[in-house]
Amino acid sequence: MKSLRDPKRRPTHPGAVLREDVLPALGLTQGQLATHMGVSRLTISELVREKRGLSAEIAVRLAMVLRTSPETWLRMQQAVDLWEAQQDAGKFKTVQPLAKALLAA
Amino acid sequence: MKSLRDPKRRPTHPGAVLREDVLPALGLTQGQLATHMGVSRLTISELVREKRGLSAEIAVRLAMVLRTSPETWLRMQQAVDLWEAQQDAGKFKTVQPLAKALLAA
DNA sequence: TGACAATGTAATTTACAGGATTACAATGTA
DNA sequence: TACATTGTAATCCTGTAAATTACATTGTCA
Repeated sequence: MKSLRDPKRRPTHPGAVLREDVLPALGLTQGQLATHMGVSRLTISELVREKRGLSAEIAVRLAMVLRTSPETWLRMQQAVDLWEAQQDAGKFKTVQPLAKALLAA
Repeated sequence: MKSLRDPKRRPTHPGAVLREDVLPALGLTQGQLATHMGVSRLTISELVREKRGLSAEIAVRLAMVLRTSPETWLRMQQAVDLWEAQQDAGKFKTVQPLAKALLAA
């Protein structure tokens, strides 16, 4: 079975947390949250459907509304971004790791 | 005086670390690093001059070359992004924090 | 001094992403 | 049935990463 920490597992998208935890717990609709945050309903909809990433600006607005830290949201997004980039690591054939001798210096 | 942890202080840009620490310590030119990473010299130049952010892909490539963790680089960039977004927080007049009563639930 | 390497810088192009707005379909519920 | 919510598509605007090319600047070294 796959652990939640399995490195092969795609990290949880912050939109999933909004969809499955935050909105239900607060009894808010996407539109209501959007209004509070001062963004369009589409922005929340696409976020919740994981069609886009969670930007730094959205992290700050979310944090203001929910009285949480923006770092929490950004960290989740960073994990996704990093995972995505590492999936493409196959394309990085051109990358030449430096000799250990150099790095030791 | 300003502490390095002063919240008003702009976080260190990852390009500054490349410029002031990594490149000198390894005795590498921007062009050499670019070649190892498989990116253009301009990409490194603008990064070092802090004219652009450090993307997730660059973080992975850097980590491969330097045998470090990509998280280190991404975390620095995230700090800058967050700081920038918070500087703009004045524009977020439209943001309505949720009532504590709601959040307590 | 002259040649070369490294770097800064500008211009251009391509590609992609976030965000707003508008409109319409689908769905669920009072 | 009427209404609210959400999904979805299309369009537009803006910003940014990255490549490429070209040229100017600077510093070092023979």
